[in-house]
Amino acid sequence: MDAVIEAEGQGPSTQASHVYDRLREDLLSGRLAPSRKLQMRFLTEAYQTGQTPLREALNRLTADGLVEVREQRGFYVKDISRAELAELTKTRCWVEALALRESMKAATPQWEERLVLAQHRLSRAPRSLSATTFEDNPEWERLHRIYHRVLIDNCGSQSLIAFCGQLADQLYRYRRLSIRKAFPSRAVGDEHAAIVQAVLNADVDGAITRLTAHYQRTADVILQDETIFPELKANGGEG
Amino acid sequence: MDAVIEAEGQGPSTQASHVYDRLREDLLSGRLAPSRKLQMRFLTEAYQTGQTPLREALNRLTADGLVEVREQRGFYVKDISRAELAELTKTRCWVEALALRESMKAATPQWEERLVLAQHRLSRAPRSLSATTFEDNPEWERLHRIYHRVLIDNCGSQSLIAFCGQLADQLYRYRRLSIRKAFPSRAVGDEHAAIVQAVLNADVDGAITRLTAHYQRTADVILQDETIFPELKANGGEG
DNA sequence: ATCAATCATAATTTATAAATTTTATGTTTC
DNA sequence: GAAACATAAAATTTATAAATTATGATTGAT
Repeated sequence: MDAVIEAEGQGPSTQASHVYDRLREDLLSGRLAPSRKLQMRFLTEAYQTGQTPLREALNRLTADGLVEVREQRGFYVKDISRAELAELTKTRCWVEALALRESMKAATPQWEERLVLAQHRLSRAPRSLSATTFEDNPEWERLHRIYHRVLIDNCGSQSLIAFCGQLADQLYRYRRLSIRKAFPSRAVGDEHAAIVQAVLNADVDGAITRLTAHYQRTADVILQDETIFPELKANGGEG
Repeated sequence: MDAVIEAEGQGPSTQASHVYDRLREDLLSGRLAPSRKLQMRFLTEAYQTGQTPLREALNRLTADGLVEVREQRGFYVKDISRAELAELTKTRCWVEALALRESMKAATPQWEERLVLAQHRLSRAPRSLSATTFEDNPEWERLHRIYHRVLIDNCGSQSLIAFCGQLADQLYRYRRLSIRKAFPSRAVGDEHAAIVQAVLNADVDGAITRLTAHYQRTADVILQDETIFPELKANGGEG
């Protein structure tokens, strides 16, 4: 009942699963930079493992949209672009609106309680580890992830939930890449609370509006971050 | 401009891609039966290739939802169930309704022409190779796939299109597994034409209603097929 | 003399074969 | 009859070999 996210299946006892987790973390954090080539020799030395488990992990990560594979030419960290960020955000808004609507249609007291709990825990975790400069707090990120997961959890479709998870991961990477800027100016905590309030009020349209606005605002901040997007033309961001 | 589906990327020149295609076909056709164990020794002999390309193919197929992997216990053909069929269908209706709506919002003459053409070609292909008994026509299946792809093609989200493709594949397998029954009784051609007509009339709700009814009818036929679902209780199929 | 094309070399990805580790099975013992 | 051990089967991993692509130099032409 506690591990809301980790409940995917078996405990990872193979080396492939282990290196998958490590690679995933390094991709999401940006330690492995976008469009970087992932050479086998480098990977085997850096992660101290053989080619087979690495290949397995890289293939799974390709399915997750974090790695790109070119035939006979090796693996690459998926590149980023304003256009992709915009498209992913648009898609997430569409799909999570759908999932949230269905979750609310099927609402139960148990689900509402899980949601209230997830939001409460998130609100108690500090956004940044440091008070002066922004320093990413892994625990906040974990609770944030769970919160958004619970929101759509009740929709009744495992495949839809999984798809939302993929989109969340891909967008999370953008957020991490852009996170140095101190944007705790936004009161994201209030936004999370307002969404839950709308859900509890059975206000479907209100909940969806707040949720999609939440995602759109996050994307807008990142889209303006000139440090992660090299080319800076004065267009709307649609490539 | 011709290959609407195949436009995924590079030509498959590796053995891994080749065996992926062959495995995929055998999974979709049912030659590899649901829940069957996929032993390495059997696979290497049957497909005349090594373990590395096979592992790579199996991992990709796992992401496609056609294969299941259990840690330290090998690969299995994904099992089928009434519950999963119902859930996949439900999800496909939701997501394709969304994609169709957005496609129609962004409609262009070029897209409408592609749609008309796809429907026309489909209407000209014979549903069955034999006139008396039902015999699956691969060309019809190919054109059918393209038709449904074009319908949602214009939504402006690659990831959403890819997700729809995954759902389509998984449901296609159910259809193939159940296809022996002669159900050309249904006038699916008329259904396809009616959807296109609604699209051309800019009748969003009408198009969506027809499309989802189309999918639901297909699922209902398969759900009643006792030959592929062993347990037959007199419940609705949820569980 | 400069540029393009071709050939040879080096680096890297992909595939095969062998070894290791883990799980499943059947027998024996308590 | 249940638990523990030994054996067998199978998945996972490492190590080695083959095929492909990238790189750089040399040759020929403009």
